[in-house]
Amino acid sequence: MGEKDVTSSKKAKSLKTTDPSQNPYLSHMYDTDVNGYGNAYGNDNYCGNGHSEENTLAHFKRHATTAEQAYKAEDGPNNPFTSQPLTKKYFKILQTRRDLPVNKQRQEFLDMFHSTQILVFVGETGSGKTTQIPQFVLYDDLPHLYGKLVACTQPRRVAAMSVAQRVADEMDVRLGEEVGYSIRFDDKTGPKTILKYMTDGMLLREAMHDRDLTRYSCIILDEAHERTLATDILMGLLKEVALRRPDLKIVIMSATLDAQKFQKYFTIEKEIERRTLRIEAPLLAVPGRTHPVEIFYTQDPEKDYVEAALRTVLQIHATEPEGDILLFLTGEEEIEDACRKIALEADEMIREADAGPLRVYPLYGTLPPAQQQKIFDPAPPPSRPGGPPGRKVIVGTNIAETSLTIDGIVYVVDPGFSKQKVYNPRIRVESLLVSPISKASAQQRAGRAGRTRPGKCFRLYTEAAFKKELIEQTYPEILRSNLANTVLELKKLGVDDLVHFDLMDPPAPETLMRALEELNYLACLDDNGDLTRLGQLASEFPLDPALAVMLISSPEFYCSNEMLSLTALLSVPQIFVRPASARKRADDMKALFMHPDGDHLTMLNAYHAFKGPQAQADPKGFCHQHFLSLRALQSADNVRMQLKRIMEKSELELVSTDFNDKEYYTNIRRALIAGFFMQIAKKDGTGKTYKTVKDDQSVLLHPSTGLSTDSEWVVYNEFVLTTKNYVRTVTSVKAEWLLDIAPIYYDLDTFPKGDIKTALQAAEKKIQRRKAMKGGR
DNA sequence: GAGCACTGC
Repeated sequence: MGEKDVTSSKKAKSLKTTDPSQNPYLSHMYDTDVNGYGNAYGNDNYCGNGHSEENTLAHFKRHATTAEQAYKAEDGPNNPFTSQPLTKKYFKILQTRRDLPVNKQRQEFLDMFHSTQILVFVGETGSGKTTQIPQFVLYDDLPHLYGKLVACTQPRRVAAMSVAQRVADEMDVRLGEEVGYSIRFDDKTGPKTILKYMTDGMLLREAMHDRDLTRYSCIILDEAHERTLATDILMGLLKEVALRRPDLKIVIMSATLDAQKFQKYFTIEKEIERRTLRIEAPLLAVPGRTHPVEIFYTQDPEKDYVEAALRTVLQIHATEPEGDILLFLTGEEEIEDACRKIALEADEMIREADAGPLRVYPLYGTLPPAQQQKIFDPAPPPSRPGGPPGRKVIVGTNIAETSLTIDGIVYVVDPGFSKQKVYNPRIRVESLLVSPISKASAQQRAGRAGRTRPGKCFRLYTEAAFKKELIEQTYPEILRSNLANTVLELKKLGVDDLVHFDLMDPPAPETLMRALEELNYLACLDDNGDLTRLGQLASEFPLDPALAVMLISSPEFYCSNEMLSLTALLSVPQIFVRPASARKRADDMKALFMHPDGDHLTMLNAYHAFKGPQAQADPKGFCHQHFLSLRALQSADNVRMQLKRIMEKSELELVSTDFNDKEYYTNIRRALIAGFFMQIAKKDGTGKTYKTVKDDQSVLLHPSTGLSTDSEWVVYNEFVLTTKNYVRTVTSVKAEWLLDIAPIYYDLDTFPKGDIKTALQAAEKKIQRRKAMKGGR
């Protein structure tokens, strides 16, 4: 097969640059001298019989192999999965792999894997579990001989990509062939793929179309302790699939001491045909490889944690030996502020106390990638030979706790707080709240100090507070979210009886009731709680139910093309940027796109300008000039493409009203109501305040709005709870439209008495009068 | 006249 065949693949995708070796955040994971592999993704003439008799795995007995056999096969000379001669690079990596802590327990792992269907595996940081366990499984499960795959899930995309690349290197294959990955917008797998790293959300999507996950012979859920929504649902699902598919092997990998909880959860006992079926889930633990971290507590509680944090950082700089510092704070503003203060104080220390140079870097999710990358710059050297050490301080959010790993951190300062999502089912609002972290989180933070050598962690709370006040684990996401989307997914997965669906931590009944109610109003579920045709369609879209319903209904309003754009814009980060240093100029630029009837329309105008020929000639320049986020707009483009494909597949019409038609914007405003009729607020009469229709909450229009405050009724995209109650991204609508488009929700016979009902009744009369006039003509 | 912790489809 010629080189040309390999590179001229039809499947090569160009949506995004996804070569993980190009990812600056992962550069520390790659040996610079081992870059001999391109990422050309090949779809060659493989016909399913490439693994022939001479294959060293030929005599392996499935689910009865030994570690010794696997070692032999791994030792070459040929690659047991491709029959190709193994390269030098492979053997070099093999040496380091054999040194990993998991490797010592390979036989033990296999024994356990053979003896059971579900296995709980606990491996601490540095044990090598994410890269090695899936390979241990491959050599025993031999999925290529059965036309199956092994899947390994990750909570984050970058992890799925980078680990897949690493394992492809370890196995001496091209990424996308035997080893691949699958994440939203990027599928690097092919017909030869036997090991697939993927995001947990991606596997959940697949399950919606293949409830028994028949493509897989083994599913490995990695980082299960993070308890993402997708992981929790998958675990519940896998418990059921395990009973339907005795041939499916399941490995749950976790990093915490909470392993017994997983073990207990996966011990299944079920009566089938008067026989008791019992699946035990044995537990295997492997030590990690990290350096010790000494923990320090404060003597007394700190009143002002930011002030205490700054003091601690400066004290470390003044008194501790060489090594970088990581400080955890809660959000952008707090971090930027702290960075300024640290830099100022450090300058003074350098001038007056002969301290070493100190460089300060902020780190949070919304920071542009180029600036995020700076945290990997080396610390400054001492200002004179033999002088006090220079160092860097990184002031970051929780992103530094799991998502990004920075080597060289020796000192961690942990004030013990983070912003967490909380959901209040009573007022049906999700909000962000600064809250104390959990013990597990505190341990994870401390661990960041011991990656390269022994370190120190300064906790800005007392030891007693740590022991008594911090909860063990952060509450899993499923207990902190609006579950409308989750319930829709579960229904699509065939879970009819939600109350008895076995989740590891069942949410409050009220949260479930709220979700069912919301889906019922959206006509996604009927009165029996069964999925409707609309619900079926909505579940196909990777969107919140209200957005999905809005999009599906949009052809009826002759504006599905526009709603496609708007839906995409509403599911990416804010497209308007407003740097603190140029607020006025940013506002002036936004004014160019402003539509007086609403922020949704303003967003759409900006998007259309971005898609225009002038902007497309130089998107970067256009965005910079107009204070728009190129990243957000490009991401909206990606989302739009994906949604458009689903629209086409579902045979939903793509239509527009002529731009010069006077109904162009009216149609869009009406279409908003089809999904967001539960998010309407009415002016309170007295002045600036509005009242929500849903639960009579007093709210203000968010100051970022371009809408004049004289609109009687508005539809809002979100409710933000900060110093005040705000509704954000608002567009003016009419009461008549509400009655017309959402007659069940706005049924005047059952609508609760009050100002809103009176106003709706007036609108109803107006409609009747108009009808009568038309009828009389 | 305010503020987006972090993921994911």
